[in-house]
Amino acid sequence: MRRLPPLAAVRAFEAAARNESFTAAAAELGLTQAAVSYQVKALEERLGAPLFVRERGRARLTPLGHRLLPTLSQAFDSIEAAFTTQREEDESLLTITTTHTFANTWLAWRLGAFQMAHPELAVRMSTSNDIVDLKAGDADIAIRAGPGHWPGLETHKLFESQFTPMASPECLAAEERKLGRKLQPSDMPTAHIINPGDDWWQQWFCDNGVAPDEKALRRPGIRLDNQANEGHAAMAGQGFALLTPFLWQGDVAAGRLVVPFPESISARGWAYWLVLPPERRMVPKVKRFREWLLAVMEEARQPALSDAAMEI
Amino acid sequence: MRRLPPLAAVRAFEAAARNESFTAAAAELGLTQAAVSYQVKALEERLGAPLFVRERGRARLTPLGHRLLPTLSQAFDSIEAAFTTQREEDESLLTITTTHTFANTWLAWRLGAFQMAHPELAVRMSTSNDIVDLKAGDADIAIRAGPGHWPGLETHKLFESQFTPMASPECLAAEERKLGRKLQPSDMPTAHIINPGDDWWQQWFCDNGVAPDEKALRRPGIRLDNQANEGHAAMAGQGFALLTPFLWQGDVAAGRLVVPFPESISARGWAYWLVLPPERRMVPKVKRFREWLLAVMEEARQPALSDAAMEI
DNA sequence: AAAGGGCATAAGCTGGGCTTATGTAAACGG
DNA sequence: CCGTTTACATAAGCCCAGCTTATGCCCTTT
Repeated sequence: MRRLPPLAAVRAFEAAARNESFTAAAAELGLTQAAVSYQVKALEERLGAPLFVRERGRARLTPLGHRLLPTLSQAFDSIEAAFTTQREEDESLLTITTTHTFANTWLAWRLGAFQMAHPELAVRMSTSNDIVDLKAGDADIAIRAGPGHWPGLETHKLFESQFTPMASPECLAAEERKLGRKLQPSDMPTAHIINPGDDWWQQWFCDNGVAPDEKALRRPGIRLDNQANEGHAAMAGQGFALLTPFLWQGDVAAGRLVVPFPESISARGWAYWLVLPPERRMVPKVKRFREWLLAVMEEARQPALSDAAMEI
Repeated sequence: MRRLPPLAAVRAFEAAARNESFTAAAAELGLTQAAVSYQVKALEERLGAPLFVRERGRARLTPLGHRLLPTLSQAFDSIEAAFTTQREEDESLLTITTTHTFANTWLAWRLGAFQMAHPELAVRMSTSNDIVDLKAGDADIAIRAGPGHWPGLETHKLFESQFTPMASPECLAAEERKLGRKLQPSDMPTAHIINPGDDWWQQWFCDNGVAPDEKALRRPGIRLDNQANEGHAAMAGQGFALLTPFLWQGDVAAGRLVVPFPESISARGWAYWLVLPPERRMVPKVKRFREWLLAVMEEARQPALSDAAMEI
């Protein structure tokens, strides 16, 4: 339980003592000379002892005032330093939390460009799936997949979370060689699927009028925890994975992945979102990243999601 | 030029953070929970970053809040410590500034009794003649001789600054042996006076209808700077000195000094005064000393200044 | 003398910081 | 499962601490 004098008075005294002038202190504090005089007097009355000797039109410290000054100055210095440090750190470090998938397949590849455009900003990206850390101040900005409503948070839709089977060209070729013809959606239940237990396969079958092979769906397969890993497995020829076209357009363009059914893209109703605390939306670093990401998205979305692009 | 957040908000935050509870902080600060909530929110808005995560009916610190807390706590601790130290020192140390004379002849002999009565108080007596040090807080109380008006200071008259010739019994006897009769005031101009240059001798001569011997007054003699020294010189048999009866009553009673003309006491219009800054009059240590001194004075004055006492 | 700079003081205003009252959500206890 | 308790948020409104403005006085400077 603390017993402190009114801090406004202490502050006025400290400034006055440091400047050895009420007028100068007032200027420093953005007050009038009368205000400083008032506060100093109040503090002296509270202490029951004089802090200044008023003489010859100047105010000089009493021994008591002299003893108090250094401690108080230091205290205010450290308070100031604490907040300054915080502000500087906060201004110069942008922390983004995103899903493993988005980080791997998309953001990591372009964050460099943002960093180039804003060399004064240190950018830290961390991957996790907890949105609470935004409210807790662990990150400035989050990118998350979901239905899109987080209470008390501002969201911007980045792209629909669509999905369609993909595989490496070799894998597709092998499958078609086995069939002796071009692969059809209806062949998928018996094709080599990396993670057949994934619920989304069921939805994709349903969306595309394919009767799922119950037995096939209960095959063991591999759970890879996230789409990024499944995508990489697919590129490595491990089989088919349900992937989001937007995230893999680079790999598709480079021929590392193929999309056998560009017409058969399911949407899970989810999307990827940029999520941020609304009260921080105008903080410079947040504003810059938000604007940059939405611009890049806008630019990327047009060609990428068109059928033309998918059919490369 | 400092840039600090409002200190009331910082204080509220610090208390809330330390207690990990707004309600407890409010109790500590003597405010309502709403006030703390308001201030913390204001600080968070100012910083543009959350300091607490509100969850499950509790408030937990964010990492940022956690980083700020120790610095701020320390700062407030040291502010508190500065004022506490000052208060404790101030409460336990009574500083009295007095004249050399009064210190020597009177106060030093009785300060022990005051100290006995107030063992918790350390008493420091310093002798100097500057009254300014009271305003500068160098001393709590002053005892001074003078006409009695110090602007802005409270004064209590202790005793009139009367004076009359005194000498050692031997000295008086020698003088009377030389004369062959009892000493008369009119004999003084040619008697052995320690400091004949002292203006007060002139006044005493005048008050007692004695024609001063111009030549005698221009005798060299010894300037001893203060009455204490003159009194001691007189006791040592160096000659006659003009002394204040009140201050030497002990020595008169003990036979170390004699007062040849108890009826011929001059008053210089001055007095000895207890002087103190009115704003500190009720500070315990000041009040105690003031009351003690005035009581002792009252007690001492009655018998001491009566003619009976003087004629011992 | 006159001008200027510094602090004190009085009077009066104003909005920051408080209180009171109420809402909400979670934890608790029976 | 429901009433009770506890904790924080929020709204509305009040009040006085802390400010400003205006003035005076004193000392120094020119």
